[in-house]
Amino acid sequence: MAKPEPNRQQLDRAAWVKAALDILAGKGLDGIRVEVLAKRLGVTKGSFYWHFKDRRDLLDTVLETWKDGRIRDIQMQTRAVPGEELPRAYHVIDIYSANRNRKGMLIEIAMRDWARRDAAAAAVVEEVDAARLEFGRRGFMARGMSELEASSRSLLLYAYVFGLSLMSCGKFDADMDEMKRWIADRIAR
Amino acid sequence: MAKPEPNRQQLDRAAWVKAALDILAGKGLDGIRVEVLAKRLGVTKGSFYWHFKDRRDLLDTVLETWKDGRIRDIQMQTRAVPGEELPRAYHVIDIYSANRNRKGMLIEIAMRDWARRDAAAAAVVEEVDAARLEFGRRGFMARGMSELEASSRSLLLYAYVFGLSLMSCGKFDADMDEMKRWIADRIAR
DNA sequence: CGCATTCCATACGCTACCGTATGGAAGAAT
DNA sequence: ATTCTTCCATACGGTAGCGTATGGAATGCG
Repeated sequence: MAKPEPNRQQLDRAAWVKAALDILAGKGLDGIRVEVLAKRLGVTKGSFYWHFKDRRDLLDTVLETWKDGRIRDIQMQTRAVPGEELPRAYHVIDIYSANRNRKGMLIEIAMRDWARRDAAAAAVVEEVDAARLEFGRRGFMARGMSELEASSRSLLLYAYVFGLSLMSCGKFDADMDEMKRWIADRIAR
Repeated sequence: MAKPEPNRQQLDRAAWVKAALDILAGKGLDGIRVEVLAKRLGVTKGSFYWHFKDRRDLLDTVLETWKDGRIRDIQMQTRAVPGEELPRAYHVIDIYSANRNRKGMLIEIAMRDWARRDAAAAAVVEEVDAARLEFGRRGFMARGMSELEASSRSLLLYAYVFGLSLMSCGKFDADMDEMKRWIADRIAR
């Protein structure tokens, strides 16, 4: 065959990307170092520079990988059971605002940090945000709201969810859960 | 005199801190490099290591400086004209959510990024956030709301404001201003 | 004037990276 | 079996940054 093991190379590139995303969540963009990733994967950078042209090549791949995943997530949610818009809004808030999906949230924040210094990252984040806002907007409009109200609630929802993750909400209040419930109602109800 | 020019050293330390905050806003924590700051200030790092023990010393000073400023801001607002709580809430939203105070917002975000990897930074951010949330809470309670509602609105306000700054809200919608107004009403009204 | 203190420059060693060059092992192809 | 391709190790030169050591200029003080 022309490509007897086409998975091999792809799989290794994916391994580098996965490791890069792990580091991105923990140490941020500046933590993604070629030799650090190599050590983590148990190889040397000789391997890296076979799979990737340079560090920028890896970063671009990370960007695309992340974008594809987020867009796919939205599309899956869009296709799934319409007609239950309200529970879905709560679900979105719940997924992101709690400690669930912690790593995903860390990547979200790191991506936005990245986007502030890199045009390619900014484009990706903007695309993902636009898709999410549109998804939320449709959900609220399906409940009969005006365009302005639906767009506004959608924006409020995502801004709140991301903002909450920025606050070291360790011991703000003992009634945190009640507050989150109140807020979720205020946004979605 | 025992201290003929006590301002001189203090002023220079402040200059390093100011430069560090500038860099923090633009390049993030990892951008604060001793030799980079030195070049920016037109001196060499020989100067730096006279004023500071090491890089960590500078970072701690940056942290304290920022914290003091933010706490002072809140105290000033607290002492100023009580009884106009609603306009004040709108003012907070307006100050932070627009492009005004852009540098301040960038520092806010960088601080939170910092706080995720550093215990000292986390403590500072938590203290500042707690003070702000308490300030907001008092404002809403002064309008007769329950503790839960006041705390929740305060949290929603700050989370929204910070979250919005995370989103590259360039061209989401032409009606962005209307949406922001709708949201401000939803939070504060 | 001599002297100490303040503030900064220069020079050094050290570490962590990036990217390249080159060789080598292990399997696939013929 | 030989050769070719795939994948990785080793070695190298180069840059950026940290922290230290040391000298030197300026200024205040006696």
